[in-house]
Amino acid sequence: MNEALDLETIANILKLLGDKTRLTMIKIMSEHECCVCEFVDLFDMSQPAISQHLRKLKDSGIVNEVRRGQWIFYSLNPSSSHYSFIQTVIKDLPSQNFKLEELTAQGKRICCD
Amino acid sequence: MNEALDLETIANILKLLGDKTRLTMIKIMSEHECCVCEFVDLFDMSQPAISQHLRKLKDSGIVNEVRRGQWIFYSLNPSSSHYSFIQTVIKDLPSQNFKLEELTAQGKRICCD
DNA sequence: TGATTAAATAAGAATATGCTTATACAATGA
DNA sequence: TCATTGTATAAGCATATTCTTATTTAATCA
Repeated sequence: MNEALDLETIANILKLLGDKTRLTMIKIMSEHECCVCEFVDLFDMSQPAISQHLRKLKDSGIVNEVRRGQWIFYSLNPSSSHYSFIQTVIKDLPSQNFKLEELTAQGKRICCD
Repeated sequence: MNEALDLETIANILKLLGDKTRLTMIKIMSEHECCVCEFVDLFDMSQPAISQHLRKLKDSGIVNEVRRGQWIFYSLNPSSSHYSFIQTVIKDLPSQNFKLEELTAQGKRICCD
């Protein structure tokens, strides 16, 4: 019983992953949750552009958003019916942890503890 | 050493797979080689449209073409550096064998034996 | 409250994508 | 050789995609 693997549905998920910015975002989110302003710092792109990519991912159900104060944090949605498929696809992509470490080094990491 | 997994390169492969027609073609080719006129029979689409999808796949190196007489047969390229990645992605997609069986039943299957 | 910061939305422009029809090229077979 | 069949290429069009800038909405804090 694997209705999640309908060809058209999977093609649409792959189309979402088939963009360098979104694929990188997804790899990052698979390692840490991340807020919009962090993504803005990480990509050479305007805040609305980042926001629009995140909305596509959210509309498909593959990411979650959580507000904490001013910030909205995005993360991979483990309850998505495509969660394990996505994990399989991105499993061997190079870790993007170094990017968040760079942010931390620059004092740009957002932390709500 | 997995240079095949460069993020941008993988994003481009995923973009190629992120189209219902091409994803179906790839699943079919993972099960059988297939010639252009068979694809034309299988999809509700013109012969040039099919040809253009196949060219994209060929340009990326993920499929091979072999001419046999009038016909040109396409198949997944096992020597592609992305072969195993693609196998992983399409592994659990529903088999498309039934489509070629339908062609056979209609006497439309091409066979060069 | 009003100023500031974070994020979303709106509108528009440039480019990419995926089809179509028309045509060219390649192989076959009478 | 010429007609037929299979495939590729060319050109053009409609739509989708991905940005941009401008604006709005939401939360914080003095």
